[in-house]
Amino acid sequence: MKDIAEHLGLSQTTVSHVLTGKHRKFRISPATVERVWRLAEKLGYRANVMARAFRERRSYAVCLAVEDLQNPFWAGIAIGAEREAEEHGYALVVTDLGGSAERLRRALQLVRDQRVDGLIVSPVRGSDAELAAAHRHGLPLVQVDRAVARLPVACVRTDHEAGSVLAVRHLLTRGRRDVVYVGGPLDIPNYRQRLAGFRKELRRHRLQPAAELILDDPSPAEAERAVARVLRDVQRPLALFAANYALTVGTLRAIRAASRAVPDDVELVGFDDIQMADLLLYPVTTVDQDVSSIGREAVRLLLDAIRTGRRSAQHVLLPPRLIPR
Amino acid sequence: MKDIAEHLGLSQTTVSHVLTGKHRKFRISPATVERVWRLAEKLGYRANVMARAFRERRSYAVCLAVEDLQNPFWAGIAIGAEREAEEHGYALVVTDLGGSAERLRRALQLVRDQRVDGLIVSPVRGSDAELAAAHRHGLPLVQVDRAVARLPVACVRTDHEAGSVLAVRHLLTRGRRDVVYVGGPLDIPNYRQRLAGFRKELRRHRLQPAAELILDDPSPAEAERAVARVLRDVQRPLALFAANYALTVGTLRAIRAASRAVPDDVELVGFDDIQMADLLLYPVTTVDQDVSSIGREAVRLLLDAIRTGRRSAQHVLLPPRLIPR
DNA sequence: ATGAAAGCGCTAACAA
DNA sequence: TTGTTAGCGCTTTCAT
Repeated sequence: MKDIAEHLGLSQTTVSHVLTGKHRKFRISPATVERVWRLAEKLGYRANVMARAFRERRSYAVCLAVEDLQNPFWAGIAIGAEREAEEHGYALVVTDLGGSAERLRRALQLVRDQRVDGLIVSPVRGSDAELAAAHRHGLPLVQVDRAVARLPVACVRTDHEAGSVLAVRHLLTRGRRDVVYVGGPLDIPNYRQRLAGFRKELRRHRLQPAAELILDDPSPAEAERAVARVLRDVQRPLALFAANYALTVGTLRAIRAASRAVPDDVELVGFDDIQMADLLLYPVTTVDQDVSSIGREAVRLLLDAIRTGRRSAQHVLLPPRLIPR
Repeated sequence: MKDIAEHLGLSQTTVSHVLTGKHRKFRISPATVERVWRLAEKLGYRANVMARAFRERRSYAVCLAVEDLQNPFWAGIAIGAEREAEEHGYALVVTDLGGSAERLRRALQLVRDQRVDGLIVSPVRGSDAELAAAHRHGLPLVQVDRAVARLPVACVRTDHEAGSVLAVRHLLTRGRRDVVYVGGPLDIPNYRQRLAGFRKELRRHRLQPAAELILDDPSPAEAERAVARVLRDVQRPLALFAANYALTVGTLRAIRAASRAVPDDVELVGFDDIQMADLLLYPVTTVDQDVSSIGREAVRLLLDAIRTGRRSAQHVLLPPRLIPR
């Protein structure tokens, strides 16, 4: 900027005004604007991001803290978020929480250190208080996939309830009447909503669930044990609805261990899509989430919050999609 | 720092010396050091990362540019890299290249804009010249998984050749004698090395390959077509070795389409591990890479290059591991 | 419509 | 062993 100013016999201030697009506000003459632009172009001027960040106290970076990057669901969100951030000139710092509140604390540290201007996060267990505190301190925050209860912070996620409805409707269409729900603990809103959709759609058809497996620990191992028990006790044909990826895996293992025939004897729908599903032992219909859009929309909301200073508590629900198999 | 200095009747410089750990170098008295530390602690002093970055012309962030974040291989590398970076006080900016040289150019822009101090990258096709140029300009660079030929830049990857040897040896142990190689184009060193290991181990046993499928486009679809042809032409029992994840998927599809019996009739080993492999239609033995270590080691090398200014061209080869199934 | 000047928080060359 | 001073590149307030 100094160079350009000297070459043009202008002040650095004026150059700054032009180069940051504030020439309207400062009523810089079109001729000057043009001259500055030309020379900047010719000299290959690039703003020093660090200097600007330092001065403005903004880093032009945001952080995405996901639960588990190895899960294609989260990886997809990261990809969408990165694309969107890049298009707005923001860098995306990705953090893998691995379910640990301690690692979330570190992510919040990033913000306090001004390394990032805002945070997109999927609340892990035991992080509610911290997130609430961060929000009170004015940190621009957007939640994805999950939302902390009674926290007025924006959230972008799939319409879980609608997903369950899709799943159940699919099973009913195939003539199933005995449907089992396999889900996680109800203190997690996600699972509450998925269960609600499940119940709602069954009730609409005046049916009772064959069973509702509410697992404290929504891991493949737990799902396998619980489903195995049901398959042992109930010998008539069954339909199963597993409320997420891990539970679907466990359910599949239980089905295999019980040597039940799919889809004639038991049939399965799982939340979250599965890569190479066609190569699986059994056909699994899935409720696919639009992961990329979740990421993009979260970034959009966050940047909006950063720029306007407004703290929207809007919840954006994206529709799921059934992939029958 | 100013506050601390005033409270203690010291100069800001001295405080800086202490707080940045340079008190030995400047022979600050232990008493002073102690006083500064105490007060900093009490005041909850945290260095302004932006100010430091601005002044030192370093961002204390590095960028990891991966081929495809949805692939568990790359996601695993990202996780390892992030952990290691964090432990050194560095932030990790993750970029998904999606195989596009254009997006790599953007990543290089990040460096030129000083938003990151260095780059870990898996070279995509058509990016060789750009990476070479970046390296000439002195950009701290580390390659992962792949290396640009004749570019004196460090690289961290699995010992592909050793992986192939493991795979072939496994198949031979199972009594197979007719082994087919399914791999990608030989202008990519990865595939050259995997093929080399394959040939080497066969030769050691004085065997000829049953076939070598060298695909220009290493996609599942191409692999499926090529393998289908072989399965049609060769009716005797076969062993297949697929040189990466995508090729393994295609090969599996071909096997299914041909209705060959696994493992009695045909048997498969694939490079790169597969999640939920136990739930696949067929058992697939895999050559697993230590992805997390690749990420960690890459960051270590990069930070070393950044700190020392040395540009090592060291290639770190990590041993693969066979997961028999 | 343009410019002067101050200052963001920190580091480092140099002085004492 | 500690302090003085300058300056990194930019934005912004206030003059003109």
